[in-house]
Amino acid sequence: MIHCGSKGFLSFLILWLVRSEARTGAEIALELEKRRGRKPSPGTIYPVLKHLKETKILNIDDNKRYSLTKKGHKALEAHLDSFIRTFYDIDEMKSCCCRDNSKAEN
Amino acid sequence: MIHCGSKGFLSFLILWLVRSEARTGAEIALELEKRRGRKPSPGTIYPVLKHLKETKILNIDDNKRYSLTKKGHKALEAHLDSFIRTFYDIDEMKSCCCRDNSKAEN
DNA sequence: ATAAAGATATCGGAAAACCGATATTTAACT
DNA sequence: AGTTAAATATCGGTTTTCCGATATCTTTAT
Repeated sequence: MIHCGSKGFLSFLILWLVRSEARTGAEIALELEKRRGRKPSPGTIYPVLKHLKETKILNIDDNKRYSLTKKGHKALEAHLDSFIRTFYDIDEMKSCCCRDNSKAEN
Repeated sequence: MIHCGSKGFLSFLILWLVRSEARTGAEIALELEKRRGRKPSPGTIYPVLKHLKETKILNIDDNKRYSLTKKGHKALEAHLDSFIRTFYDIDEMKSCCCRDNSKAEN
């Protein structure tokens, strides 16, 4: 019943999305739909936003646009660090993507 | 109690890791530790491997080394596709990583 | 001011991910 | 062969993630 820690990929993506410009929940949901193919349900995204707000990682302004706090910047950085380290060979992933249907056993 | 669909990032990473060369569970766990900072517990990794084996995504040979089946190749490709689409601006992430401690509100 | 529509928020619950502890199997060494 | 150590596997249970349904708040238009 407790929704979303600060570790998940959804939180990470949200942090990344509001980094450059403040966005509303609806705008974030829309951008997520673009990237992942389908829009997260309200029951998914708003609890996450709430949690990030309560933990002072996100700021919400008068227009209900979320942006990073100072703590949020640090959190994003930490996430980026570990993300990049985990997927350090993502370039190889990219080039391998959309290719390769030749050899296969089994 | 049912462990790990084929959607999670752990499965995805495993598929990626055994793509180029067959690996044992221990080898996979070790590589995951390198990337993510800490080693997944046996109770985490083996059920995933089991599931991937049962669903014919992974092959296990006589030396207990896992490798991709034909179906596994397809699954990996699908994952790569959606992963790359979701993180299409990862280059920006990389360059932004490890920087920026100047301006911050709140 | 009221109605309709859209955005935001909350709730309960279901499914997934993960772990620690505990077997069991396998390998290595004497 | 017997002993130890490591790898593999299984089990139960906790936490996290996510969703659908519902409610509230805003905005816009009439």
